[in-house]
Parts: sequence; structure tokens; C-alpha cells
Amino acid sequence: MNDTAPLDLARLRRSCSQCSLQQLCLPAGISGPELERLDDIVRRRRTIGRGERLFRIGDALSSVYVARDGAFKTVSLSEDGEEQVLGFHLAGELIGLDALGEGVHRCEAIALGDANVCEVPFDQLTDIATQLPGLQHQLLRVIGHSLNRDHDHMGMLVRRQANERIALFLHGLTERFRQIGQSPIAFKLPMSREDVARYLGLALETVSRGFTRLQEDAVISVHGRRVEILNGEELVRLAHGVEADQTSRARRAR
Amino acid sequence: MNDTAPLDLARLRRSCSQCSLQQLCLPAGISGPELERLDDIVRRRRTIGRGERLFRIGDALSSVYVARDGAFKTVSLSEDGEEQVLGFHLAGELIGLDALGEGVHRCEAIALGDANVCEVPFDQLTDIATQLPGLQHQLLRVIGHSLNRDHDHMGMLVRRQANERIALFLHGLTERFRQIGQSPIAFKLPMSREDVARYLGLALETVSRGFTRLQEDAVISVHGRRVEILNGEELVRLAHGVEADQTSRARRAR
DNA sequence: CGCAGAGTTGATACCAGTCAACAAAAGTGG
DNA sequence: CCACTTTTGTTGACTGGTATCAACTCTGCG
Repeated sequence: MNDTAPLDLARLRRSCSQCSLQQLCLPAGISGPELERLDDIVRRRRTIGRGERLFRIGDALSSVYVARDGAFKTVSLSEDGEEQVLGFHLAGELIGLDALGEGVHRCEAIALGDANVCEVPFDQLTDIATQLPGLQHQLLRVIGHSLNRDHDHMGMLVRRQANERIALFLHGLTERFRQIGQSPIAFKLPMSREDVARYLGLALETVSRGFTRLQEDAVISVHGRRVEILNGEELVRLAHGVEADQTSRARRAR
Repeated sequence: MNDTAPLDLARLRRSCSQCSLQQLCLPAGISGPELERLDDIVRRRRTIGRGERLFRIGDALSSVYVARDGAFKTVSLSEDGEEQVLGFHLAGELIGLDALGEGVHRCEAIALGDANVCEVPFDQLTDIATQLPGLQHQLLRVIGHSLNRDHDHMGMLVRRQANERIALFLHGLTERFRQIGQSPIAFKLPMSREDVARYLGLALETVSRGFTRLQEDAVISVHGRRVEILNGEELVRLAHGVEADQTSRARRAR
């Protein structure tokens, strides 16, 4: 899949203590010998190909995962078999918490491209969390962030119109890219228009039109999945329901 | 408000070990002396009046709460000051987890009617959870259920039309009433039409029309907030996007 | 080069939001 | 206890945003 295996291997061997995601991930807030104990249970370097699944609906909760690089979507299936996208997971974000309630996964985690993840056996994680209060605290924090993302997601879905949702979505992405140290103003979307649509509760055509419109208004530039943010402030305004300004409207009127 | 105060007082004094919500609440899975330790930190018997708040946006996370009776809504405020209802909380359901991420509440918990709650100081809870693995496990389970409810909520919001959302909402309520031992077929809605609308992402008029239509189709009977489920199976069908049957459509056509 | 998947654009229909008036219920004060 | 106000819920008419259906273009890839 990749001819730079030796190099990757070296990078992948890094322990939690050396990982660039440390501050976002479970190790935040613990250190020294405690970190080593966490390190021991983390099975690193699981590579996942595009379209592969970390787990499926109905699978027992065995591990939680942290995307190390690459991106994932979690989807649930409605009675008629349609995918609904519950969330996107970028580097450093925990995947698999959906099984916390009943111990069985309620959604599927699908790699949006080639990716690799840290796999953390859940029983062992909770085990050592009882012994390391700092880890328990951080685990709760990470779960909390997941809850927050869900709430933000709902905020996009409720009583906002299509262009607003799309602006919110793009704005949220830039913030997350910034957090993990990637460029927040020029990036490649890891997901398809259809995925975005199923995430935002819109038809994929509407998403496409929304992107086009943002480009017409000179807020972003889009070429397929390549997106560049040209006017971040305007993006934020649009995300909060402000109509596009006069010049943009004039441009569209032509 | 109620002249049976002495009786209530006696009931409210019950410890976790005697509480009817035990199986739904934190004590599930622990027992004996361990239960007593949990019991010790629970400040019971806080009474909350209709419209009062357990906490506000920006408050530091000090306690989580379990509704003992009564119902709550949690709401977040959008930039323009509009309420969006993130969830409804019936007896036995944990409130306050929204602050898990940053230690600060992101939403407000408002009593929908007079209620009383168990207040559980959060630091002490996590403290003894490190010592009682059964409690830690149950805490994670309860958090997981909260996540599940959020996901179910999203499922209602994404690409479902108004009548479907309303049917799903009612169906979900009956399930929750059943769980806490209240009648799942005849109940009084604790929340207003507006709350339902802000929860489902609809206009309140649309919710009102939806209820009326369900009544016309003889699926439910509504008088203000009193609801009776007349045809549970049909309700489930409607919740899954099946059109109303011929006879109902004929009735509407008149 | 040709193909399949992904994305764009256009025309049309319809669901649900909005505005508005009314009805019923629940408080409020004399 | 009744009149008044306020809140809550219902119903109707109209409009607009978005889904849907359909054709087309672009991109990457074997």
C-alpha cells in the first residue's frame, strides 16, 4: 500500500508520550510512569483501508480507537437501510463510545480514506483508569467532548436552513483542522458530498449548490474536495444566519 | 401544593438502596457497603419549582442531578437568543453531563414542572468511582445511555418529515414512561408544544397540526397535554415513514 | 481511451414555515 | 367566585426553501 514502510514503522512506534496528539488524547493530564502503563495497553499501528470498518452494528464493545491520521465517519442505519452520518472523526478523536450504554455498538465506523488508529482495549482502559485518577478524569473529558460535538451537530440540524448548516459545517471543520495542526484555510475534504448531506440532513444536491453559492459569494473556493476559505469572517456570519451581503446578492442576480 | 407533605417527606428520605429508580440510576450494579458510600455523598431531596434552573450556561460543573420525579428540559441558546431543546429528562435520567468536556455547563436545565432531584457532587462521585469499579462501570453506562438518547434525537431530526418526527417523539416517550413504571398509553406531556417544536426542529404550529392529524387518524387522542395512545402499532409504522392507511386518508379527504 | 463514481446544474412540486386570527386554558386580582 | 389577563394551543391562507427527478460534466483510474 505504501513503499515507505520502514519510515512509517518508526513513526508508528512512537509511544503515547511522544505522540503529537498527546494533548488531545487520553494521555493528557498524566505523565511519567503512569503514562507508561497506558502506553502498555495501547495496541498501536493498526492500518485501515478506505471503506473498511473498525466495527459494525451489533459488535460487542472490545476497544475504543483514536484516529492517528486519516478520518472516519460513524453511521447508523435507519429501518429502511439508509445511512445517517452521526459524526466525522479526525485525528485525535475517540471512536467507539457509542457502545458505552449497552456494551454493543449501535453504529459503524468507516474509514473515509486510508488511515491508522490506536486501538485501546476498553476493559483494560477502565481498569487502569480506576488506578490513575488523572486518566479517569481525562477519559471523562474526552467523552464530554464527544457529547459536545453531538450537541453542536444537533445545533446545525435544528431550524437552520441549508446554507447556514453548510457554513457551520465548514466553520467547524476549520476549527478542528486548526486544533490538530493542519491548515484551517486550505484543506481537502475527507468525505463525499453525499456524506456531508447525510450529516447535515440535506439532499446531496443541496450541499453541492450550497458550496457553489459560497464560491459565487467569494467566501470559499471549491474544486471537488479541495476547499479554501477566502473570507473566514463572512463564513462565520453566514453560519449565524446573516444573509449574504449586497454585493454578493447583486453578483447572484446577474 | 400538596397536603400529603409528611408522606412525601418519608418517601424522599429513602436512600439509594430503597429508591425505585435504583436499577436505572447510578447504584445499579453495586450493593451492600459500597452502596452506602454512594448513599453518603448523595444530597437528597432538593425541590425545584416549575421554571427553575438546576444550572445555567457558564456555571462550573459542581454536581450532576438525577430527576427523582418531575421532568426537565436542557436547552442551549443560539447566537440570536433562541432556545434549542437538547433533551428532555424524566425520572431516573442523569442531568448535567454537558459540562463533562470543559467543566463548565453549555446548556441550562429547566424544570418543566415542580420536581425534585438527587444532587450528586461530581468530584466526590468520580472519587469514589475510582474505588468502586462497579460504580465506575455504571457511571459509564449511564453516560452511554445519554449518548444514545442524543443519537436517537439526531435520528429524528435528519431527513424525516414532520409527522414522522412527531410519531417518533411520542413513541420514544411511551418507551421511557414504560421504563419508569408509568402508563405508556395515557399520560400528560410535561412540556409545551413550543418545547416539543424546539426539540424536533419544527414550528410549533406544525407540531400542533401533527397532533391533530394523529388524532384524526385515530392513532392517539389529545386534549391539550393529555395524550392517549389508541393505536400503538400504527404509531410505530408512522414513526418509520409509512404513510397513513387508506381509511385515514379517506377521512382526511372529506 | 472509456468507464464508473462523484459532482454540478436545471425544472418542478410540495412540505412546512410564517403571518394572522381565533379558541381554550390557566393564572391573577378584586 | 367571577371578570380579566396571559399563556397556550388550534386552525387557515399563503409563500418559499428544499427535495426530487433528470440530464449533464468532470475526475480519477484501470
